Amino acid sequence: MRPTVHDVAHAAGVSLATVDRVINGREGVRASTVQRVEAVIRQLGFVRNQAAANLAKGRVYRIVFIIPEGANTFMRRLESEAREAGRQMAPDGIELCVVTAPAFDGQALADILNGLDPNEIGGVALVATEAPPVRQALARLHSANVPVVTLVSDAPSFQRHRYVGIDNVAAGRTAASLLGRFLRGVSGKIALVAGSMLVRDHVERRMGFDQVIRTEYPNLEALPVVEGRDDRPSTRRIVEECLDRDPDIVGLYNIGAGNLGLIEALSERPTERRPMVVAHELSVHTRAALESGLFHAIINQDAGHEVRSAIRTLRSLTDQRTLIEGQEHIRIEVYLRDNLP
Amino acid sequence: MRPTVHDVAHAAGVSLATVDRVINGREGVRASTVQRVEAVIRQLGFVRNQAAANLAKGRVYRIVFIIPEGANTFMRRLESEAREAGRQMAPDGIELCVVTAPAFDGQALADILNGLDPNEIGGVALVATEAPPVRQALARLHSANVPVVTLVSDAPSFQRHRYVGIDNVAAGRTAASLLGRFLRGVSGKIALVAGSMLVRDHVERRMGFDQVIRTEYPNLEALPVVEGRDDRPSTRRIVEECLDRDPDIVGLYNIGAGNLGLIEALSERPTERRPMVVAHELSVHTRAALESGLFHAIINQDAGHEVRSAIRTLRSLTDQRTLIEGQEHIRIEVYLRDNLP
DNA sequence: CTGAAAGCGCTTACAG
DNA sequence: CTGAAAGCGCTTACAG
Repeated sequence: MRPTVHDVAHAAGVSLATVDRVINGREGVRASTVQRVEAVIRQLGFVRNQAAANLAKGRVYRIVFIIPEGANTFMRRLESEAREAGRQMAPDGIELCVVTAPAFDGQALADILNGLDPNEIGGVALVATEAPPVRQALARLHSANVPVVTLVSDAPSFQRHRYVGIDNVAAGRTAASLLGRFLRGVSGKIALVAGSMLVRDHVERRMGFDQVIRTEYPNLEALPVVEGRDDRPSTRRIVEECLDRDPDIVGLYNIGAGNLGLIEALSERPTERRPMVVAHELSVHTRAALESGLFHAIINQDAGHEVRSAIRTLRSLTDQRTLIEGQEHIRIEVYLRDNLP
Repeated sequence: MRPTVHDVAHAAGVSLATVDRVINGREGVRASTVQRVEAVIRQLGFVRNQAAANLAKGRVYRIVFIIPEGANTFMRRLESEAREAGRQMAPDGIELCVVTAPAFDGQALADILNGLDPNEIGGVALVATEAPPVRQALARLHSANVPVVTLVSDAPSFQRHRYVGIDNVAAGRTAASLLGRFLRGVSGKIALVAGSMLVRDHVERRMGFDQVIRTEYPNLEALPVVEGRDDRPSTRRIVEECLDRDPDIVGLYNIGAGNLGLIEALSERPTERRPMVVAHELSVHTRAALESGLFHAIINQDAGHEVRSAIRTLRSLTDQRTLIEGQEHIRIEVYLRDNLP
């Protein structure tokens, strides 16, 4: 059997309460006692039983997820994954509360954050909007010692404990390398479609993309970004305009959402006049586009993984549980038709 | 506060013991009582506190990992990830026991399996060797109700509860699509290097690779597999021979291990005479090869993920915990220089 | 600075 | 078929 606090207390000649104080690094124990207890812990190889600790603390760990509203497939996926994780985590005393906030609305997001009672919650995960009211709301939570992680889209200058998501510059570079390689020996232009160049992730992806195309693929020229506002009809329209205007387009990188509009625009063109396409996020639609040959690669981030990583990260900031770094790294996943999950 | 067994017992007018019997589906409760208790559980929204249950059961959940010995980088990675996970899981009452077995030695593996006492262990994860003694050993564990998962390399016809690893046919297809795309407009041959065609994963990858090259890339011809026994000097030698013999080689797919030998063989050739290379498994060496342009893509499976997935899967077979399927899917990861973790 | 005792929410013999 | 009581390994007021 594994040694328990009783064994440690007995061997060190102290009470349970003192062992508890030492284990949890609480104040009010003479230094010599601390050392004695710690020696015994090492000697016996004591490891705290987390189940018992949680039980005794009788704490339910409440985590709030705040996710943007709207038709964005990825955000809806994130939301359903959060609810699913909430169900799975319930037996472990973790209570997830998932709320949605108007997209791109800093004030609305800040209002939600300001409505949270720091004593009631153990952590917050949010898709950040980089706006001043959000900065202030996060500062308040920070000073109340509420752990916060940003999800998917970071706000590096705001107070948060960690960013859980992909490196978007690297994602853009990856898109460029794929298109560059797939267009070996071909000269022409590449169309770039984004939702809005006001959003950090889109800007960062664009940056990474340009870095690689400019320095490594002189045969290709990236056109200025056209913005489709991440919605279906406008994306469709701007892609059509773009392809009609410029017959030299041999590749297309969709930096943001709006894949449905893109698929519609591409479908109506004759096969031989379709560009090589790299887009983001796996969904039923992009998967079908990949399988039919309309898209050539998808760059994806795993929404379920992000949710679970956020939960583990937040919990580790309250429990003294250590994380396995490798488990928390969010991969830039590359999918071809052949390695679809 | 969440309802507890006490609340359920009170509301249903039964004792704690009866509630416990119903929750855990144990025998010996009148059907009408079961229904009454279940109704209350639903009504109150009772969810069992897993921490308390584990504590009361006082059970440490012992899992045995059996991993092949030898210099194979991936297997060593798997071993260290298992030990790391063991450390992280200890507070949750999971005790990992990691042992190594001579590689490709069915009898040795079977001996280890036969030495396990079914009453002492909660589950087994092993890299399977498809040999008759292993089949028998797994049958014995199966009839003793010990959950077993195969790791990395499956033995589909043996008794195991699940395979935790990638789909190797799909991995081979992915390699083919990458090389096919990267070699657009180029005609020539592709060298295939494996460890041994007696191992299931290598055979399956080869099969997937051929499927795609034959049907979609008439400009490319896959040469017969040469076997490098997954070691450095022989892989180096056969790659050198192969490239010297055939100046038409424009691509190379390393199906197995032995990447160090491959890197040596490639390094000594002039840049313009090097083929496009796709290989398996990320390591310090393959990462460097990718960064320097010697390799063009790496297909990887995440050893840490596999280990943790095996643990969750085994535990779910004992606890009645349900898995999130998406979390247990092992991805066929594609890395270019730009999306390295 | 230290300790005795109660309690967290389950499960487990044991008794009936 | 059902229940009363003890116990799992921690933590928490409270007393000293």
